[in-house]
Amino acid sequence: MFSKACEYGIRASIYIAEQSMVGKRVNQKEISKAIDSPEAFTAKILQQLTKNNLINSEKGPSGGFTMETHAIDKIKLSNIVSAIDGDEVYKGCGLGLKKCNEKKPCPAHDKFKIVRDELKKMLETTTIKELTFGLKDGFTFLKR
Amino acid sequence: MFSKACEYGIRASIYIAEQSMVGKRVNQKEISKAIDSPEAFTAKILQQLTKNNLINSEKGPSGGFTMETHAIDKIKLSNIVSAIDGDEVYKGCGLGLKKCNEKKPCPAHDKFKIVRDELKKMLETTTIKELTFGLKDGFTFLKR
DNA sequence: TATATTTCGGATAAAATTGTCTTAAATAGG
DNA sequence: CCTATTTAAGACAATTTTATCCGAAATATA
Repeated sequence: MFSKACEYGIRASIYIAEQSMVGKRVNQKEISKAIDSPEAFTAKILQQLTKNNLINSEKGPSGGFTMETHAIDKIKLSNIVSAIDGDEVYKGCGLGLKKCNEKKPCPAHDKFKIVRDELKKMLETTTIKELTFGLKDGFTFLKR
Repeated sequence: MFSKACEYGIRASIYIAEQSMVGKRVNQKEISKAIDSPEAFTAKILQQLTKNNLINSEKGPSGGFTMETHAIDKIKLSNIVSAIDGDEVYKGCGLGLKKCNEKKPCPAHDKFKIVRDELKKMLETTTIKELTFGLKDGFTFLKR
């Protein structure tokens, strides 16, 4: 459904948010360890998220990544996904037609529309904050 | 959502089914022209579909591809998708965790479950036959 | 100021996906 | 039987995605 880069990006965002909520800044190494992802590749993705103002980065000793606490319940899954994969996955044609639309639909247009709308709604209403809830109690996981 | 190979595969299947319903066998060139896809690459995908018994192929002059008429309303989108991309897209974890399940879920498990179940249901109930309906009347399209 | 730590940016490499080409095998029809 | 046509199969190439590495820039701290 999503690229690996996007999957890592979402997991990293959730981890950073969770840590920011208890006032902790985390660095690349901690992040890739926490979400079980390749460190250097994850670093690239963190740069993308930073450029898109979804997370903040600071250099130097005690540097690392944070998510602004007031933004944690503003940022939606769709913000992360579109920053990394674009919005094709939840807006594009299921059969890959560039010009597929209501007027000139692909044969599966209506079928996919239902699914895509469900996905779009989910991504656009789910906040990073609510995804952090189960983590500290060990109800949910970011690894394996 | 799906790979290009899979998109081509679905479009090709629909076209072959449509033509088989009026007793016509179609070859690689006609198929790639009808669905606007690279011919040689599409040929590879047709081989996969043939090996998975989703379509039939015959060599020689007047050879080409058909879908058995009694199978056209038996074959589901999920058959095509799983033959080419596997079932990860509608069964796997949205965040890419290999071992994500109800007992040890990712933070977005329940959110994705709704979407994935909708996608799974759609793919497993939609037949190739019903996807051919709008084509001959020009209500739906397989190109562009 | 000097040093150690951390992110940033670019180059590079490996792997997967997408795409092409060529030859072999099958087969219909003359 | 011969030829033309078509799919099958394998090698090869291009592109994209995934992943690594290294030097530069920033910065906290001693």
